[in-house]
Amino acid sequence: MKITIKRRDTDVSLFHALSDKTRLEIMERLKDGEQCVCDLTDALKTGQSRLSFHLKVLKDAGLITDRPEGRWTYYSLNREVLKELEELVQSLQGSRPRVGSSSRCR
Amino acid sequence: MKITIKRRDTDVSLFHALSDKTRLEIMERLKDGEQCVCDLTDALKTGQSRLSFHLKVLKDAGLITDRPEGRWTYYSLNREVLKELEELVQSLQGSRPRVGSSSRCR
DNA sequence: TTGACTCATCAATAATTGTTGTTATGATAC
DNA sequence: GTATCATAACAACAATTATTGATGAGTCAA
Repeated sequence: MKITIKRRDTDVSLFHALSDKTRLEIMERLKDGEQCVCDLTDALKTGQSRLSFHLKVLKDAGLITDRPEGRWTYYSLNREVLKELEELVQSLQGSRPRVGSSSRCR
Repeated sequence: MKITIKRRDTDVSLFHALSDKTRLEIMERLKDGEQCVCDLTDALKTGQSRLSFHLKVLKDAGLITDRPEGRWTYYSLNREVLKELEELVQSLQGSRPRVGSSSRCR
């Protein structure tokens, strides 16, 4: 029971993290490989503070990981979590449509 | 260009529709087959108006479809859109990780 | 060591958006 | 008329986001 509820919270946070144009764009840019914050700041033409906020949302959801190196911090996709998300979406499709099994109202 | 932007709006609306506990629960319940609003109202213990609101969000995103029949309206999953969503998540994983190809900052 | 640079974080304010509850109305079907 | 449901309007509230600016930790090079 509790696990189900917990899992749903995680699910919500995953979907929520991706329900933003800026964050989706970050994800798109990370598809080609890791990027440092400065790259993203340039590309997205946004303030450092704002970008940092969105990166944190994605990171908290587990969708990306950071790798500090020297002065810079490199971000990259967390493909494991993306895989989990893919499975989650698959599970939403249901295994057996069960056509016509709907409860009839009367 | 425009297509890309448009597509991203759709993506955002898909993720947004699923970034809510109530709506995720609706999706879960529809996995087993279509349900009418009255069933969902009972199951989710919520007001009719509020449920209708969430159903609309899901429907506008294309994730579910409605089938009015007589007095009742039956909702069911739109597996095509869920398939699209699955592909979208797949595309977020990127095709080629390109390890080490990150732009070096200096 | 000093200064510049990168970045996370926080603060505060404002604006926007999302959620909930309630009530009401209207369309449609029985 | 009654039941189902969509929709709208409204208020209250919560959450999110933008913006700007400040701070501080860590890094690097001169």
